[in-house]
Amino acid sequence: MPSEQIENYLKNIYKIESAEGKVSTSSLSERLQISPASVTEMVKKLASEGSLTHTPYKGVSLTEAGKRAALKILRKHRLWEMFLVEVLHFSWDEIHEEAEKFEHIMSDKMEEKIDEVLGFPEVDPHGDPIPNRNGIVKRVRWLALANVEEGSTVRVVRVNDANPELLQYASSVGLSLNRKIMVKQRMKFDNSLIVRIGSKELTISATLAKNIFVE
Amino acid sequence: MPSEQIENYLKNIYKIESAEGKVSTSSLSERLQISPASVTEMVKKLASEGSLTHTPYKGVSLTEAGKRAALKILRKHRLWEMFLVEVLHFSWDEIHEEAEKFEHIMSDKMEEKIDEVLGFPEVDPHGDPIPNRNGIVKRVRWLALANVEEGSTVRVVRVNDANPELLQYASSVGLSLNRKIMVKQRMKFDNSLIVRIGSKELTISATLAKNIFVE
DNA sequence: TCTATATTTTAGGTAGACCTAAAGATTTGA
DNA sequence: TCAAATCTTTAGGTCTACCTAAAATATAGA
Repeated sequence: MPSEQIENYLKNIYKIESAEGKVSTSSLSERLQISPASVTEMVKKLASEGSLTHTPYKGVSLTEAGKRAALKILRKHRLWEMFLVEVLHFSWDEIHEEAEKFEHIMSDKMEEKIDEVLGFPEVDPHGDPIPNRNGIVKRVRWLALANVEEGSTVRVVRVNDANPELLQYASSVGLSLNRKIMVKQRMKFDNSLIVRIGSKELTISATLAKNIFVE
Repeated sequence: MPSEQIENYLKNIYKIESAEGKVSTSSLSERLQISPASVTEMVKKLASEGSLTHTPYKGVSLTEAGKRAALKILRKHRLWEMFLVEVLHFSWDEIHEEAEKFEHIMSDKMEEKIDEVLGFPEVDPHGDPIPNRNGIVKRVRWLALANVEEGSTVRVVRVNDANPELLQYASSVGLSLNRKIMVKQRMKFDNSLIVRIGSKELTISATLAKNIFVE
């Protein structure tokens, strides 16, 4: 039975691996806010348990078993986020932190019950895909709003959930899932965008635009 | 911020205090399945933190602060049990264990949300009272079915949740909350009872009858 | 009352996950 | 290409909550 911390390591290794390909001690240390020395130690332990392979000074890579465990946690996290929004009426920006704790104590039975109550959702409230019970994730290639061409109309399919303030701001200006956005103009000097959402027109900073994904 | 284990100590001290008056090291050790030596150690720590008073070789007693913390956990536990039954459709005998874990990570905000979704319930699915947000518990004097007089008709108001098998059996013979029971006869030789529930007649062992409470 | 039994505490030790400081690799750029 | 900067690992320690064995205290019954 993996400890709560071990689950966090595996989940974050999976996320870094997906996003950046290579997982270094320092990137894990940074993300988990744990000293590099402690990360090295834990990584050795996880390697000895067969959850990952570790080449000293090079980095780590999840084994099949490690990946399966990581996806299990990710599934629980995202199902629980969905549940918090749909059933308990939490707002978009409050759910990540709650789910961080809950993902570790949710039994498989509860995972199934929640999945059922929610009608087997495929994405969480931020648009991130929910792995199915066999650990299969629908890999989607999102397009960052920052890279959309002037003049096109797109639909929001995901908002990066790393920052609650960003989420709060996004929803306050109407940038919620499935919203249609028309990109009017990109300002050359700072890459901010002028967009139309519904009947309103507003400016979106380059930073925000990098965290909004569309189709 | 009290650790998960500290919360368990406080909760169980509260329960033993309510049921037996005096809380000894051995009763706590027994209930928590932790060695007496470890319990002594933890008790000293809790005393130094002001959650309880401890007289060596005599026993412990919660302070106001300790009692408040214990009731908070009890409230979360029972609200969550109710939620598991009402919203996630868990059965009677499955919920205690799930709630044991959840009580510790439930935020105050979630406590409020759940209370609301459930319509501010006063008792949990086993009939135990849910402390209100100020830590007030409705003290009820239950009557054990074992002590009911022959010939009387009573209503089930609580079933002891300590044993999942007992709960499972109780619900299988129709002994759920608010059920009417007519006590026909008490057998002298083993104190078992012959009762009528609805249209069925059955025998209830003395042990079971001690764990069913009626009005 | 006083000894045997039971309960509680003290002493000394373990395991997990963390830390800082220092040493050992690797990478980078002048 | 090689020294400086950066990244990673090793060494040695801490803290929490647990354990067993042994010592201290309390209680019960002859």
